[in-house]
Amino acid sequence: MKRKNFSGAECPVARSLDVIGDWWSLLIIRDALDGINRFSAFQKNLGIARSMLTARLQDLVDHGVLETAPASDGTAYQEYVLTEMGRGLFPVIVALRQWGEDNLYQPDEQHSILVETQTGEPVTRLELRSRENQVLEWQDTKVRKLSPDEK
Amino acid sequence: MKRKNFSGAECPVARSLDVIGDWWSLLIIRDALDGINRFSAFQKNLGIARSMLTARLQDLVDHGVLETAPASDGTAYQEYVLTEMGRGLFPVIVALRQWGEDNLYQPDEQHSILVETQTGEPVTRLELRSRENQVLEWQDTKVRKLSPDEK
DNA sequence: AAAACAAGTTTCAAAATAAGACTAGGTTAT
DNA sequence: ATAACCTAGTCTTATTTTGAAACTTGTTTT
Repeated sequence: MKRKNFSGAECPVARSLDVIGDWWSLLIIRDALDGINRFSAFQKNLGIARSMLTARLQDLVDHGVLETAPASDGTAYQEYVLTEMGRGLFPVIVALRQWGEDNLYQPDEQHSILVETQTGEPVTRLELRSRENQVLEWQDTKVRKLSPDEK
Repeated sequence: MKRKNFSGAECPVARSLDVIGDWWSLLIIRDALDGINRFSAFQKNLGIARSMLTARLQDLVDHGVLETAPASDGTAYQEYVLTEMGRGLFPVIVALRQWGEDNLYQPDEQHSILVETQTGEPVTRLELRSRENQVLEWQDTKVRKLSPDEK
């Protein structure tokens, strides 16, 4: 009765969740995008149990989302840094952030915001656009299953 | 030793994950966006244990992502349909899908694709753009913590 | 040299998950 | 009308995952 895994799924959403769909992975990745890269920094910032963090970091390294590197401060320790693949999760984090901002705060409640480094301005909304540059909602799209030849 | 919860977090990503961050929620939402809305349809499509599905659907209803409605086919059963808030997760699902497509398939491997309903064309890439309409990468943004007045 | 820190591992208890049997209404076929 | 089947669950049990805290080993700081 191991937890189900979706690593062989036909649906890319399922495969993604197989890699980063558990309770802590996306928060680790969020922190990594914020520049956190040491074991103890993740642990302190997240309040995660050390044993959990060890397991999650190892999973992410195994899946190619993070990689280890010698510490940049010259000490003998190591760092966990995002790979190209890991940095590709930036839109996922932004989408989660914007949904949370929109739906999970009281009108008067404060939260951190994402800003453009250059200008300090809050970032714009992440949107899917059609080839004609219109914003696409979910009704405007559909999933096409495997191409005709394969079932 | 309850699982940690992030419902009071300052970070919107954490709050979002508190609602949809467990193992099945985003797959249920993916299916709901595909038009699935009956208990047994979710169960069959996902291969999830019935007891799990019961719990997850209830959580999502409690959080306002789904709501129940009388079955649209005239039977006495009910349906689970996305609320406005739930439909707002569309970009999250698209972002996960595109990341999976980019990183989790062999070059020759097949998978479902998301297309524009109107044209049948695959959708374009979901991108965060600056106010000058340039694509923003993670290096181009930063998180600004709570505004100056509150710690 | 001693104290403190970093990055874990180990142990144990509690919670989450999976699988399948069981159930009570609702629907369909005969 | 009733038997058979479907829908949407609940219940039970076994296993896995998670969380908390103590313990460890090597590294760095004082």
